[in-house]
Amino acid sequence: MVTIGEIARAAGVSISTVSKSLNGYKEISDQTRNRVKKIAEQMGYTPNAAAQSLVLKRANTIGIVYEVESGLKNLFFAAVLESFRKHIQSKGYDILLLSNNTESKLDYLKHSHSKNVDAVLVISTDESYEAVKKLFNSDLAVLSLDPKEAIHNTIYSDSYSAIRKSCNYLYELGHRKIAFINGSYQNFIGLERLRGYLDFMKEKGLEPLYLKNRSNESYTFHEGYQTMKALFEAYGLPDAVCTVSDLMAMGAIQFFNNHGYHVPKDVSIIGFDDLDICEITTPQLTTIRQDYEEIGLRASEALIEMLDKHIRMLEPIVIDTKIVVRDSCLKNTKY
Amino acid sequence: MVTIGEIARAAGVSISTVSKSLNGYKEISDQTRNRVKKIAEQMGYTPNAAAQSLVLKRANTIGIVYEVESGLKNLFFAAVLESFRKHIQSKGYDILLLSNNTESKLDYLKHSHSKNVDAVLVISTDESYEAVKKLFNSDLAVLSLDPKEAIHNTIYSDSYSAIRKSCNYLYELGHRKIAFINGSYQNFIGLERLRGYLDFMKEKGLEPLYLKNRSNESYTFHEGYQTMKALFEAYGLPDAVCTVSDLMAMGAIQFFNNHGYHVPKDVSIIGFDDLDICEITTPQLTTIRQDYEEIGLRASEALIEMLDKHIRMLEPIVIDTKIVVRDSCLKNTKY
DNA sequence: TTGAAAGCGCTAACAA
DNA sequence: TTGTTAGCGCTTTCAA
Repeated sequence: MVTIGEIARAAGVSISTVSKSLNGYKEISDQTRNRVKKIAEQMGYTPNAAAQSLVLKRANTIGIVYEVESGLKNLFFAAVLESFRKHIQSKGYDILLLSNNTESKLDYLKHSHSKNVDAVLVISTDESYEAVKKLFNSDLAVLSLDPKEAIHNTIYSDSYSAIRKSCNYLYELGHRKIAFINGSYQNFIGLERLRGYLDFMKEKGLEPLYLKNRSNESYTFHEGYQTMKALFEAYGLPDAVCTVSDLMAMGAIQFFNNHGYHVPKDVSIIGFDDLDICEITTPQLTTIRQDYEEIGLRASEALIEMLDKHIRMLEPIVIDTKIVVRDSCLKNTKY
Repeated sequence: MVTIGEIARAAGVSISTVSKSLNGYKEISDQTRNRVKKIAEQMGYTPNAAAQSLVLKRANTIGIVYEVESGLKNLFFAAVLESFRKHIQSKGYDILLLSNNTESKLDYLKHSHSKNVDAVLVISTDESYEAVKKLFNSDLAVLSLDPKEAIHNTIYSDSYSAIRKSCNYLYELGHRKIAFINGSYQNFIGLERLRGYLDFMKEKGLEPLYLKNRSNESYTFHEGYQTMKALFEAYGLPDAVCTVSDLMAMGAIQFFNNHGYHVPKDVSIIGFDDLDICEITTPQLTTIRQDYEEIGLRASEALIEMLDKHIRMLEPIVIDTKIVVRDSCLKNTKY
């Protein structure tokens, strides 16, 4: 590793002149600056991030926190994170994975401070919500993707309208017995989705078919299967099922397959997320698309804005969704 | 952020005594060390990683490099990375995502040096293989998951035997017309899988049904679909299809669905990877399981060993696979 | 326009 | 057993 000291010697100038040249200070003459820059280039100089970080008190690094069990294997998070990474890195920031399942080390704030992390993207929170709260109450720039409450510094898809869109699509296909596979009753997004469903059903004068007492926390295939089973036992065969995740929708489809019903002929099912795998199942899944690319982009912009403008409070950022029609919903011909 | 200087003042000792106490030097008396530790604890001390990194010339950080288009969305990488992260973090290392699509910044080595990264896990390499080669030729501890050549410092599933296992399973079910959906002809793993197939078919005196001139680089659903199409056009309906990825297997299934054939009744298909989604498709996919957990664990152990023992050269680490039987293969009743 | 020097927080060699 | 101090590579204030 070549240092600015060696460049200084090679160029016959002082260390501070090199530093200023490299950092584009205008007080250095063009001639000197260009010469220094060229020499640095030739010598293959790369700044020592630790040294910079030590004096500047920032590391141009964004921390990522997630606590969902599946971790990186969660397709929704992976999609958002991939977009976020692309955009934030193009602005010169690196990404540090902060999550740790290690016993005592659940203190994200300490970890972030220790590593001089500038900002943190909280992808999902579970048990240790306290540790995340400490992040929010700190001096760090923080943004959360999956808030437990509708607080500031959050970014998410407009779930309420999304579910209404979803239900309305089924409604317009002629379905009336529309069951709902719910998500979490413990966090904001999950409750928003429920609210969307209940409001829609009420407005149309339809009876809501859902499970009041079953909160689903992981949005998995298995949860979808079990919830569909319970719904079926409670209400019989619906015309259509509105769900809060693609995997849950696929679980529901599996349930119907196993019980002699055909999707979409006997029952229509709509997902939520638009994961890549929607196209590889049979039937291909009609679903609500979350705009991962946009979420990642806006998250990166928001964090950078907070950093640049030294603000720490941000209104919630709400991203629009759209319906993606594939093969899992059909016109109702029963009535 | 409290510093060791403040602790020193609070404890009435010198800075170096604090440093040595905190780092467990035995030359400090138990009494002093414990007192210092307790005070540090009370004051909420966390070491400044940048300062440590600057003097120690390492950052307890492992860099991750990947260049595959899908990035984190690649289910295989996500699974390995999640396991790797878990294990490496339990040893006190952090993970820094080094990949960048930014124009000039493809120099992983410089980036690693700049960030004082101790070791690098190369998850996949594409175009910029040169940049990766520079990593291998550097002083860093490097391990690659998806080597282009069978070189040192690599870790991968035993693909040759895996495919033989796979073919043999189909063979023992009575299938003889066994087609092969190949992967890359440009890298080691892909060629190993082909070799496994060809050797097996030769030993059994069967005609290999595969595409000599079609190298598949991305192992996607779409590639699987297209390859199956070409195979079908070249050889007609096979008894069974051996594939090199679950997604390709699903692409093949889709192809058969679209052309009026039923999997597994008309044709058996076996995947490779054992992604989570194998269980959510219909039929559930019989496949070869790559032991992600083990790969991540062994990768972390290998890297740490290289760091601790100051070695940089490691024999290839080969991980065993096993077959996971689900519903996509059936006994052949044709003959 | 350039340079000298202090200092960021820490480790470790050396001195006491 | 503890303390003093140099120095890691860099930025930035202040002086020249």
